[in-house]
Amino acid sequence: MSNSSTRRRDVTVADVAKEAHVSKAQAARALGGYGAVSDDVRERVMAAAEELSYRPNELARTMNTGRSHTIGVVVGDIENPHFGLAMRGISDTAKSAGFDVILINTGEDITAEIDAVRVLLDKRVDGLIVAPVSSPENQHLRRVSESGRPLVLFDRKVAGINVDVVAADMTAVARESTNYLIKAGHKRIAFISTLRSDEPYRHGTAITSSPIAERLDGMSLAFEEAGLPFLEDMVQLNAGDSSSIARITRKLVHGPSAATAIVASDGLIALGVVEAIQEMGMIIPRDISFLMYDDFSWTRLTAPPLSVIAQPVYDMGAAAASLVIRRIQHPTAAVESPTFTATLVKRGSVGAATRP
Amino acid sequence: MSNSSTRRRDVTVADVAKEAHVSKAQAARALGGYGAVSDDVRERVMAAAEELSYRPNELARTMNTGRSHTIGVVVGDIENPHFGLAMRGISDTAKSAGFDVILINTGEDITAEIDAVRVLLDKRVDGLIVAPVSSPENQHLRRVSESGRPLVLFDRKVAGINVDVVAADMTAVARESTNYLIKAGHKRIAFISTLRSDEPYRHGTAITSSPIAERLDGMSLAFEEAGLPFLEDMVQLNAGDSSSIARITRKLVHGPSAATAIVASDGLIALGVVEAIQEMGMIIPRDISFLMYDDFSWTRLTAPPLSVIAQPVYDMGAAAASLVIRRIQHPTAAVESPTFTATLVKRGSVGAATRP
DNA sequence: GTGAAAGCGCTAACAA
DNA sequence: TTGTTAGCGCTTTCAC
Repeated sequence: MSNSSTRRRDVTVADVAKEAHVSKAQAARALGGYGAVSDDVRERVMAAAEELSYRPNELARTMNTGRSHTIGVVVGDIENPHFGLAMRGISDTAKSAGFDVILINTGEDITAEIDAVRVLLDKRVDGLIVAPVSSPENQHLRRVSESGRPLVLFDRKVAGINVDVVAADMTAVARESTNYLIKAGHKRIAFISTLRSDEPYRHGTAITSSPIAERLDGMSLAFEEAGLPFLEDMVQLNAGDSSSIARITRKLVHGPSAATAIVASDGLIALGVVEAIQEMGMIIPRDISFLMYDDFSWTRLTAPPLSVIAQPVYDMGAAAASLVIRRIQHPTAAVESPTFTATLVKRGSVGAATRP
Repeated sequence: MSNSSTRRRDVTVADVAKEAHVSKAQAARALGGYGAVSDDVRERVMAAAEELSYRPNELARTMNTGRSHTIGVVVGDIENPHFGLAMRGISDTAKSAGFDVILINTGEDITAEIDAVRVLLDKRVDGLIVAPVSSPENQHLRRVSESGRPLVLFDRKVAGINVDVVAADMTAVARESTNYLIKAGHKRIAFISTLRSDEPYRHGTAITSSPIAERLDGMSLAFEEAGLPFLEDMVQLNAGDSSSIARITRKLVHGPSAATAIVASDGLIALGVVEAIQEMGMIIPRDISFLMYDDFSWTRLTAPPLSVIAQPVYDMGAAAASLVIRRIQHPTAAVESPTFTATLVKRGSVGAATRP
């Protein structure tokens, strides 16, 4: 009852030790739950701690042990519900394993990502989950491995760096869904992605983003099987903001060799594409068919509801977390990363091709 | 060139000092950019640091100075684009002021929120921004103030705790939009909120969530001005998950005293309400009018596009960040919190009331 | 089972 | 301007 409210200096082990009439070491052992402590001492220490409302200084603890019981997460765009859901999976799993989670958002900016990784490393997180921006830059990720802390990549593989990756295989579903479009009579199927690239897409262009590469591989495969040519100019990159998305969409639907179906590489692009289509007064799927990656809730609200490619995002987040946690707890043990498959959800946005 | 790759122990000031042939203190001063250091020494130290690729241990630094140059953010639901956008505002502002931002997501769970605040406090963030779950529990928030670190509340006021709040005033816009609905002939205007409550809404029920209270106040005001009764049973709380949203919506549109307009208290509820309306085969705004809080992108995609109440969320995030930063840097100075106003965006989802 | 004392990597008094 | 010496709050030898 001495001083509870506006005390400036924090209560330390030394204070508790004094109050309990034991040595600092014993108090620390009782408080930290390690070493050998007699019941009598433990009780007195705990009582004193309660009395003084002692709170351990986690920073000091981390400095000594090197462990923070925290896992750091770096994502590109937290506004994207895809990552939001993944975060839930991560948080839930981490929490039940006794780990805290702290998140840094990078706005899909590689510089920010580098900073974020540095900050998290500086804060001595025990492990990292990173959904990397697609960029040749990967020094910062390599630095994580060098620091001896486990790293799990989310959504994207990164070339030249050997760590666990949690990502759904996109090749199979891309092939399946392209097939689905081809069967509906589509030959000119456009694919729009945010992926930055200085030059237009050509066959054999090295795609730095693994999920995009897989999507294109799958498409290519389907075209091949159908004996159709895979038209390079139907692949549109650099759809970074809404104005470029609108521009690309308008360009794709005009002219004699206009696309009869559009595939949006993610939910954000989809938003822009659908809006542009509607603004031009075109009706889905009467005038043009549409398919998108990401199964967001709003896709069921449009008329017609949109066909999508869904990933088990929550589970993938959970898997990433348990992967990184297992690596933290057993640095040497072999752990196998689970595989995830995306699925095609047919709703109403794909119809028969209107033109040949 | 001695050992760069798999070094276990980190390089410390002591190592740098030795390499540069100066005292530990001088090395630390040069590295930390404080105190007085001669050019000669600084250069030698910097060179040595570079050579050994020294990275300061931020934890040790924080332990001594008490400052971490980090601000902590706690939000209820990061999947909600509302918070995603706010986060961008916070991050951008913080970054340009030299602060890092770490985020913890609580899933709208008060226990998780309490934990999150504790974790962030334990990590010695310099200040906190919290979008609090609506709950009578507020001890943890009070504890922040007691710790001497600035706290800014986002979106919701919390009773009995005197800190800065960044939130748009909802009363005026609620009044304006209710007025708009009344002018269109609506008398039975339903309002659906996630707010948990053990009993149905009654006039004078104490609403623990300030933004919801404001919305209801605004509605009530508009009804009063129009000389119409504010019907209590049109206010539906506990719309926590999609099944209860659907149930509530179905209930509201049936019977002789069915609602002719529905107002959704946030974008997540809106999703459920619109879906339920569509499933029942009703057409907006022919059969029922609809208005929602939160101006999400997908609201422009439905047929018709939805009328919404928009808040300047990015700016509010930015304001929260600069507020907390100013308090960190000038703990005593008087700072005024900016005010924000929400606006009614009329699109196509409100029509004339079909029934009296 | 207990306690004294030596760290962790850094900043900050205090002298010189 | 420099170096010496204490800390910060905790964990961890190492004796007893």
